[in-house]
Amino acid sequence: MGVKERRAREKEQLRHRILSAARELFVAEGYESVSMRKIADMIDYSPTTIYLYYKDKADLLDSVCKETLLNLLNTLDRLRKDKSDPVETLRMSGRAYVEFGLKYPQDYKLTFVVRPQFQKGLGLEEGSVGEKVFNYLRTMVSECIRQKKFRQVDVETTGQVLWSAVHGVTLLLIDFPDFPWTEKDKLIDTVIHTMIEGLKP
Amino acid sequence: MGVKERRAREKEQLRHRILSAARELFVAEGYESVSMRKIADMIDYSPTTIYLYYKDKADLLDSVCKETLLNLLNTLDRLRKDKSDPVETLRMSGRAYVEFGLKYPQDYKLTFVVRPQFQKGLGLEEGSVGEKVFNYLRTMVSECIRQKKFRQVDVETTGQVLWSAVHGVTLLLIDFPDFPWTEKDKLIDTVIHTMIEGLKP
DNA sequence: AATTTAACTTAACATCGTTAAGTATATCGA
DNA sequence: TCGATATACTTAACGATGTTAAGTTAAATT
Repeated sequence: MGVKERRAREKEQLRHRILSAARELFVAEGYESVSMRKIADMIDYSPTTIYLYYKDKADLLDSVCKETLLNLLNTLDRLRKDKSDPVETLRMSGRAYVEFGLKYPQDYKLTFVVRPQFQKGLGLEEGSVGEKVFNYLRTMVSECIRQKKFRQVDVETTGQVLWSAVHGVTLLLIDFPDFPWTEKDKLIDTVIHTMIEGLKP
Repeated sequence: MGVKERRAREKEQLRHRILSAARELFVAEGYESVSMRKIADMIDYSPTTIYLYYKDKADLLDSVCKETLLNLLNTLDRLRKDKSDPVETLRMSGRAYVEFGLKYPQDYKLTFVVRPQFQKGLGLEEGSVGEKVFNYLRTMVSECIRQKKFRQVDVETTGQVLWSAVHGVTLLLIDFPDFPWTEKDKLIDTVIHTMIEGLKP
């Protein structure tokens, strides 16, 4: 039954081609400005073919964002190696998070701003990639507390506080590129540094 | 020349009626979902009449956001009275900022997320309402440093850091309402508290 | 009373997301 | 190998979108 498998593989390939085209256009022109027809044109299929592979435009967005979260998770995971100084790891992870957002600003906004507007679900459900990203943050905070580098704070709340800070600075830098920010790296470092100082004993 | 004045007043009234309808619909259904036809229907005019008062849909959004920034500025200004403890004033202002965003979540997103996507200008130019809001933050930080409540930090950077934190937590609470946040008030307070602790000598 | 100006509307354009119906091509049972 | 079935894709259409150009009507001015 090699035929069936080949067909399945071909279907999967087309599915992926559609997704790649969608991402490329979403990133280049923004979710709203991209039409199903543009995506279809890009891969030389009729617009309706897309609906055989994805439920609707929001479903495409969903899949694009899932990929983005996977990329973010991989980026962060690469930093987890060194366990010696959890505070330093946390600091580097915060930087990596913001830099990821600034490196792929459109992907970041699609995932953390646009998607929630169009899709009720969080993308942070149990078992989801989003949850794994937040779990990553939880374990880092726990380690900081366990090693008495932080005072005895609530892990859950602290994780959310840190997320707020990095999310905030990332979005501000993306959304207001012309604002007279102090030097970008200094701003990012200060955000993270101030938070960490505020958590020390 | 009472006639001319009356006509001018009537024009101004209609302009305001259009803006009110736009805001009501934007807030209720989101910028993207609102059509010029819907706005026109609401005030019993033809869709094209709107274009006699506003350049286009983005111009309507612009005006709505300007109003929002004015409301935010007024809300904050009411807290500035008590100068005795600048740190406490800063804390209360931070709370007020986040609560403003949560009280009018759609207005907040329109101003700080949607608008930057559609309008190149920041709404934070010199002399703008947005700049006044940020100036408010600057003076509070300055006062904290002057009274040695904060260590010798850069006013500009510190203002931006604080804005990042409150902006971040506001947007996360709005965009991911189903996320298992720790109690909302506790989260907001902890964000602000952690920042302030991190700025103390 | 004739003409200009102001306020507003009608009609149209190109484009959008999405669905229903249709068409070819390949696979399968006989 | 032939006819039936299933798969993969397309064509055509619907109602809606932002926006513009060309009217229309009524008031103000001369």
